[in-house]
Amino acid sequence: MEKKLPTIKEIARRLNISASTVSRALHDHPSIGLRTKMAVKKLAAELNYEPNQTAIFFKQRKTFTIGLVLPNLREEFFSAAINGIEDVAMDHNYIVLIGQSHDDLAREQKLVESMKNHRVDGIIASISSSTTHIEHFEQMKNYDIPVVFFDRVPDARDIHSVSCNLYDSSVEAVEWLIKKGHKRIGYLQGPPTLNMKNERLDGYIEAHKKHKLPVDESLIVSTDLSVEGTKKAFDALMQLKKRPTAILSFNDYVTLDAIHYARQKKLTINKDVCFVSYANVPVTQYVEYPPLASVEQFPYDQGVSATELLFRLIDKKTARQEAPYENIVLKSELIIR
Amino acid sequence: MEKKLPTIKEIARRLNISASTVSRALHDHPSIGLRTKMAVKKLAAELNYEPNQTAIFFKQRKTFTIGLVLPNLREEFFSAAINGIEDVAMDHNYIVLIGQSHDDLAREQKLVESMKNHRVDGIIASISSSTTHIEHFEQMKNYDIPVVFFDRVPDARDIHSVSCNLYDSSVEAVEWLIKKGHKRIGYLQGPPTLNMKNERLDGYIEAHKKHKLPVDESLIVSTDLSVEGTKKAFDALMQLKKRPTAILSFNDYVTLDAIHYARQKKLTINKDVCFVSYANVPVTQYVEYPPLASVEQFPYDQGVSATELLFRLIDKKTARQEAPYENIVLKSELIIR
DNA sequence: AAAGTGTAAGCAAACGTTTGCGGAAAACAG
DNA sequence: CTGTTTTCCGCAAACGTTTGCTTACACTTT
Repeated sequence: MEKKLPTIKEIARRLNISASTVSRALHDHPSIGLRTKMAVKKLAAELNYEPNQTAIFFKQRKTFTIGLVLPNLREEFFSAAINGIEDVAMDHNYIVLIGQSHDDLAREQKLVESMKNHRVDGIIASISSSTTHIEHFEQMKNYDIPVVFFDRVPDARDIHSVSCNLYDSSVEAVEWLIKKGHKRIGYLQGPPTLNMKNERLDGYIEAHKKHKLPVDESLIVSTDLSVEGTKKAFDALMQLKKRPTAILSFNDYVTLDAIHYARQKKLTINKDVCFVSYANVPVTQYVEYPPLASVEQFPYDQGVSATELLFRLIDKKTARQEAPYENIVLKSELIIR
Repeated sequence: MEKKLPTIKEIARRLNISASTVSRALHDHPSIGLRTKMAVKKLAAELNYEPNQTAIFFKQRKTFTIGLVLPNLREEFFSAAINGIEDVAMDHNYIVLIGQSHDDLAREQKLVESMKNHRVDGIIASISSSTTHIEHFEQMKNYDIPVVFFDRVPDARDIHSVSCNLYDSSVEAVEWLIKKGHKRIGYLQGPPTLNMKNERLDGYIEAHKKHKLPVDESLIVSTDLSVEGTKKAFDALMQLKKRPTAILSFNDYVTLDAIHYARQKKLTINKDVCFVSYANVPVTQYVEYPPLASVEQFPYDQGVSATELLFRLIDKKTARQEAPYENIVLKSELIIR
């Protein structure tokens, strides 16, 4: 059990040559003769030599590791995004450190700190809903660790990001409802911190404008994403004199909660009230009354795109080049059931 | 952008003392005088000194990283397990490397290899459904990297594992169905690789024995967990002369697929046929016809337990002690809706 | 014959930190 | 004023790898 793993030094000692020669031989360096190169490779294979990566990490100042900080893994959106991230990382022979903030700023900070200590080569992040500032991410600039935000992107300058164009599909979603005859459409939005660049709302308003419908402020309510919060917000809409007949809702999870609650209140879905939502998560396939439509945000593609961007930044950094801030916006798509 | 991070050497140079003194001062080593200690700490704070972890990892032969290999993150079971794993890891100031095998043996092997190269201090794994051997895990013994399996545990000796007692709750589940009057109960099981120690089936049989019911082999069918596979298996059951009136099903995802399909076939759930399942995943709350009961497997607790076990192994390793193989079995619980 | 060219390999430093050992100075006991 | 202990700190090696520079030799070329 107490095995000493073979090292370059060991190989050198046995072959009576220097460590540098062994290193170069293993790397097929041209200035090593064929005979010695063969001898080295042969012995290395026999001893089952494997380079000590920690030593290499240390020497090269690279760890071939990227950090991933996101709110949670429960939402299928994020677990799908990871697939994209992991696939690209694997292609580059990288591996992924993961951390969930659980929508808690302090925890997010701790995670970023921890990843910095582990000297990750880059970070991909989707911020928590309680993240009011991003100093902890900005700090990473001092350590030359590039950061790419995705999906939940902070409203700040000088950042790299990948996100989805929710404006166009929001317009489309609301227009779709209007065309189906809905005149009063509620908007059940998320917590303020996630509405910084409120594309959903902007799209909602734009669609109303286009169709000369007034925007009634009382139709816009917020949830903190908890079940209770969603219930309250939904109640607020239903207590209105003139109830909405359709609701645009922050995401599928909120929508499922709302629908569940609505049914408890004996409302008939798609008659008394119908829903259009965001995320298009697969679980909605199993429910009896899913949202009528949902905006697909292509989490896998976002993950891929964010990771590719990150690798470009890492490469630029290695080449000591300056990288301009990139903010990639992918398309979304309204999926009608 | 081209900042040199401060090092111990740098501090030593500025203070005209040796690097070893600085190191000891920062670690509150008793043999350092108060004056120098203070001076060191002051300057370290001013320079914003942070130890280079990669150097420490290298020196200490520890990375404060654990690797997590699991089939996927889509299943809420696994994402819940991660929460437990992450929480315990965080308490120990560890961080988690993640990798999904996507039920592919080759990918699982690659992940384990990669984690070994990154010199993780330990590995937690839930094997893929295509994992027919565990050599790649056994290899880790040569590198002194302890491995703890959880939930999907290979049927092998000389391993550490944490899993759930599904036998008792399977007996309970089937008995519950029998008491409700069901005489023909189908069992929709998973792929053979995941049935090595078939606690579910054993419990199913035991319950039948206890109640003097015959076990009809034709009532036992398998799915590869894909939607198609589940449909086929379900069809097999429904084509029987004497159909089952209840089905014990591998897990909630399979069950949801089966129920979805059954409804397409105009069967009335809970009348023509009802389901009892495993996992008790939260999404079942949202569906119209969830399984009547489901066996809660406490993924969070399994994650916690597996991680605690892993840390015990890591500590033992550090103390150069021999650790006996532990196979922890947690309780499961039949949750009736 | 002198200078140049090419090939193959070694030397030593470097990355940042930790730690066993040893030693000088200070404090103390006699 | 010695001899002993205590206090404080430095030296140097070590962890495994990479890399710029140098060296040694043999072979060409003027």
